[in-house]
Amino acid sequence: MNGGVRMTSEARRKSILAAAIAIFGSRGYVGTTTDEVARAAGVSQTYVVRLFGTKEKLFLAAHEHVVERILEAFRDAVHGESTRGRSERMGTAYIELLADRGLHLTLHHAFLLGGDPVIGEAARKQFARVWRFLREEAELSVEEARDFLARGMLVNTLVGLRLIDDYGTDPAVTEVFRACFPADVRDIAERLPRVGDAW
Amino acid sequence: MNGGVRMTSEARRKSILAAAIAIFGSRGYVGTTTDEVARAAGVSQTYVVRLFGTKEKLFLAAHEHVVERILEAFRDAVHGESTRGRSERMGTAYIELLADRGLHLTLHHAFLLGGDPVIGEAARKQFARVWRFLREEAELSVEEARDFLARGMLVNTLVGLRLIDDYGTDPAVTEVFRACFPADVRDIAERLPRVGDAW
DNA sequence: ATTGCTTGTAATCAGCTGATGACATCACGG
DNA sequence: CCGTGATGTCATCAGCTGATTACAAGCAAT
Repeated sequence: MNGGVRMTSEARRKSILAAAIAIFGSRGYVGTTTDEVARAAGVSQTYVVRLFGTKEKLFLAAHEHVVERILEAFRDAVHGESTRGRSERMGTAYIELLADRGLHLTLHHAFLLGGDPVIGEAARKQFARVWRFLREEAELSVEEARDFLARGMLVNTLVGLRLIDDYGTDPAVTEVFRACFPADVRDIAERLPRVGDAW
Repeated sequence: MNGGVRMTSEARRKSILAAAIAIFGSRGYVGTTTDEVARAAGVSQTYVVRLFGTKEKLFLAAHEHVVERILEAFRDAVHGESTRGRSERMGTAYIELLADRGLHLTLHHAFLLGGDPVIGEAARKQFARVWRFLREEAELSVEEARDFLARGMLVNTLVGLRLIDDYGTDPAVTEVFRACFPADVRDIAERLPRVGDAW
């Protein structure tokens, strides 16, 4: 180790996972190198591979962690409240999760990996799990669940495009942005990853 | 050349572009090799690079082609008709475009490349162009345009996930699928790319 | 302090991939 | 029939990347 501290492998796994989510979200599965994740986490490339086995397993772990975190936030949002307004509260919770760098985009990258025999299988399972949550736990109707998901996918798209860069400059972009983000969380949204960001 | 025919470079460009869209859609920008595109188009890897300059320029050409085609389909869908029902007609047109292998997913991959200095810039420009089309030419309200786009992103997600594989098996997946695809185009949707597909 | 387990790195490598440059083949006008 | 431009391939290569192996260093208990 260099200047780093010695950790339990469990703590190290967590810190590597956080780095992996940030970078997978930015560069995608194929575009991410285990070395970049390692440097972001302050360990050697070989150690990342050792702790997680393969890059594929690292991605699967990151992906699962992301879904857990999102469902957890959704649960908090609908907890104990009346049925009305659940979509809106979950929507706000979803936007607030943007503070977790790479969360939404790691998920979204997984959505495009359906053709991968291993990751695709996992991604479909997790997607179905989210749908069941919306229908059963959040008690949304089919149409509500569909529209909620759709809105989420659009948010992911805007984030992935780094469209915030043109917010305030291009009128069309400003309009989309205002239409997709509730006014009370716009300040959070404005602290989104930008083009010039390291990741 | 091997068993292939000699073409004008213009015709060759078109056939390479079609192959590129199919494969970029399946594997993404980073995950696609120029060699795979070349073999799908029946030419050598070096010729693909020669005709388009770089892999990046090939992707940009594919991406632009995709957007042109989609806007063209949207234009046909709204052409001369009353304002009412335009979203639905464009939605149907969008689903029918699924017959063009890789079209939607090449677009969607570009949405996740916002961090790329070259491709991201182009992707944002094209996205803004689509939004302006929806607002100005298709004359949708801000909310209609947003909801239309959102639905499109959800469709892209289902396609990218190859979720059709679980249609009819997993009740949750069957439900999502029915909620997102109009009944009259479901047969088209059911001929979507599957997990086992070559691309 | 010696043993043994955990945390971690350095060295290395085989395979892949985009790109370059030299060369081959075809069509066609004069 | 010959020259010239266009269409295309083959050989090659440098750079990157995930993974393996060997090795080092710290901690804990006997």
